[in-house]
Amino acid sequence: MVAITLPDGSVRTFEGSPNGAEIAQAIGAGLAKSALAMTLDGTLCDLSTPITRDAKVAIVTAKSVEALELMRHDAAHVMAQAVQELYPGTQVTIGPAIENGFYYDFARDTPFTLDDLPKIEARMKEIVARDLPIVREEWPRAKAIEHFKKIGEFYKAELIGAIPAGEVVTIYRQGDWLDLCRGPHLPSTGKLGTAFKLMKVAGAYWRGDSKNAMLSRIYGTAWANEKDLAAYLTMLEEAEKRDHRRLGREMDLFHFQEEAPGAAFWHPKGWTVFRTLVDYMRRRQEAAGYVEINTPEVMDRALWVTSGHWDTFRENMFFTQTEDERVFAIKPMNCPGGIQVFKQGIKSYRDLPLRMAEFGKVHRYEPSGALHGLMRVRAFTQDDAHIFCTLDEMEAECRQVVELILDIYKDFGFDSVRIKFSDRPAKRIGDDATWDKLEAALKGALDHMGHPYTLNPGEGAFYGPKLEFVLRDAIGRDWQCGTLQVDMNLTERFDVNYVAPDGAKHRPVMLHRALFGSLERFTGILIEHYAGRLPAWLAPVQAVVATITQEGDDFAREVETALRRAGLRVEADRRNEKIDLKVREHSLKKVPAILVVGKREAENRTVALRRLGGAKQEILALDQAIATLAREALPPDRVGTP
RNA sequence: GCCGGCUUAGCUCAGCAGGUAGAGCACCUGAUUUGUAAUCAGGCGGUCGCGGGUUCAAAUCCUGCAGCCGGCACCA
Repeated sequence: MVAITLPDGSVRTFEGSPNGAEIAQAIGAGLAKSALAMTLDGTLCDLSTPITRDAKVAIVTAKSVEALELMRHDAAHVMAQAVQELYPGTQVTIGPAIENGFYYDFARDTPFTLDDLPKIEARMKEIVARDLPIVREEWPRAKAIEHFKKIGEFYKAELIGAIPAGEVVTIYRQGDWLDLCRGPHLPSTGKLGTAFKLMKVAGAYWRGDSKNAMLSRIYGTAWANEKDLAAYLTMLEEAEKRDHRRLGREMDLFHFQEEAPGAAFWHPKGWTVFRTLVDYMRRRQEAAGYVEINTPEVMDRALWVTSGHWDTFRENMFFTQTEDERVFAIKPMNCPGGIQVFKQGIKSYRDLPLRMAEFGKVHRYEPSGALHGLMRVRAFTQDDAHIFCTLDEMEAECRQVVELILDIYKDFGFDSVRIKFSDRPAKRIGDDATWDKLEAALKGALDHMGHPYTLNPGEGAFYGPKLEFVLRDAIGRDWQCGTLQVDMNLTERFDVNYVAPDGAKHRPVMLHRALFGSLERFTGILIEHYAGRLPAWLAPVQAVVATITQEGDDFAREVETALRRAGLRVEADRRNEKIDLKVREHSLKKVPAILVVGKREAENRTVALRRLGGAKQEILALDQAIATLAREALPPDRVGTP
């Protein structure tokens, strides 16, 4: 006899050891039919799990939050079964549920192609229609290994071998197909429904290690119902429309071409956005007590041998050799250059903290497969800075950096920022006492601000702990942009020092920090975040003056000039075209404001202001329109200033 | 770098049982002077990514390379 406490607090008693299906049945036939799994004292498990002691039980149905992950996991299994029915000899490996769907990695001589997907999907639907009961079995480890080896599933056998001793090996059977799995699962394949779709094929290394064999992965998406599936597919289409590569072309911002893989050609409009960002950051940094420097892009190899980059990252660096056979490296980082500036002359503790910013363009020979529009390039500009300070000053400096980063992100509408703290890795330099101090200072800065952060144990750089700043964009994607790192490697290698009050030379603490990270990438993120509709202060063209007929031309010139004098980036469209066409074209270019000027406006010295995305117009006196637009075009750090 | 796919006019794409290229938009010209997301007509425009091969004949088949796209691995 066990007492089962249900979510509403009621308690029911059962003879023997009931399972979830029986409990659901006892509550009601409807629930029994829609039951997919249960939570047993908060842990998700199969409906068929017998309950041998008093417990809290909640029946999971398609409406439950837990259901989706369960269904996606089942979808992976059903796909694996479909694949093995259609392509005998294919080995199954791992197939988990993931965000929005699932995947399964298969081992196969000929990898799957897109053309295989419709067939597999059709077979999956067949398996769902068969409504095969999904049955959990516990197998002795040796038997399981033997079985999978016998049927040629060597990856599975390896997986079983890796299950810690003492843990139960569970097998899930659906029809005559079975798979090693921890579970839990739906009671039958029919419960999966048909709201799934196979999306793409991809290569993936066994166990995520590039030294291993490459498997053939199939990705799918799965939802509780057709409506959610359709909504997801629509969302993907919308996301595609805000792809910065597409918008970059449509808005004439930049391009890439074969001769310079991973390096952007910035067009006038795109460069305007880029420059506006740099100008903004420069003002913010000056206000925060930074000085700005600039260092050479091409420097002798020797410098990079000293810095350690030659040993560690040589393969990812660009080199150039001159007539005299001297080898230079194109800088992949700004820090060695910055250090050379610091090292000019003798620095006193009175010079510290010294905050040296550099908008440095760096080149890294990234693996070809990693390149992705502006998001991952081989040539990019960092909003870099190196802060040299004493150990005592460090915490305050870190805090100032964190405050600056968060404040700056807010200006772009990124209110949700996560901070990751990475502490000492196993392989590191420096003694533990120093690590203690550096980690404590970083942590202390965060704690004093009360900003939450997550811990990334052992993920710090070998030369020091670091913070990473992850922002979330308008459609919920996370981007890691800013970093703050403590470095006790380069200061040592380059023998950086300052004279302390005691008259002796001491090693300063060196902080590396970047807020946007890569200007190129940040621009790409902003384009996608705003779906191309950049706020007025960033928009490459802030206003277009469009005429209806020639009768508006003279006044349009006057409006254009006045707007330009007010500091706005403005274009005039006096073409002999219909206003519909002009509105359409400038709207597609995401110009935030269109000022229509016709005969009426010219006579009254007004403009008809139309906002991007809006269908309404506002008739304003010219002066009023200028004042309004000029105010709206102020960078966020200038709002409220005269 | 690895796996798969793709590469035809400025853009989006069609053409592929092999017979030396086509549409829409853009662009140019002309007409139209127009009131808030495409006015009409005409015209221009392509070494079919690059190299090699098969063939009487290759955009189409085979092959090498490059770039791009989707993943994986990588990201100082």
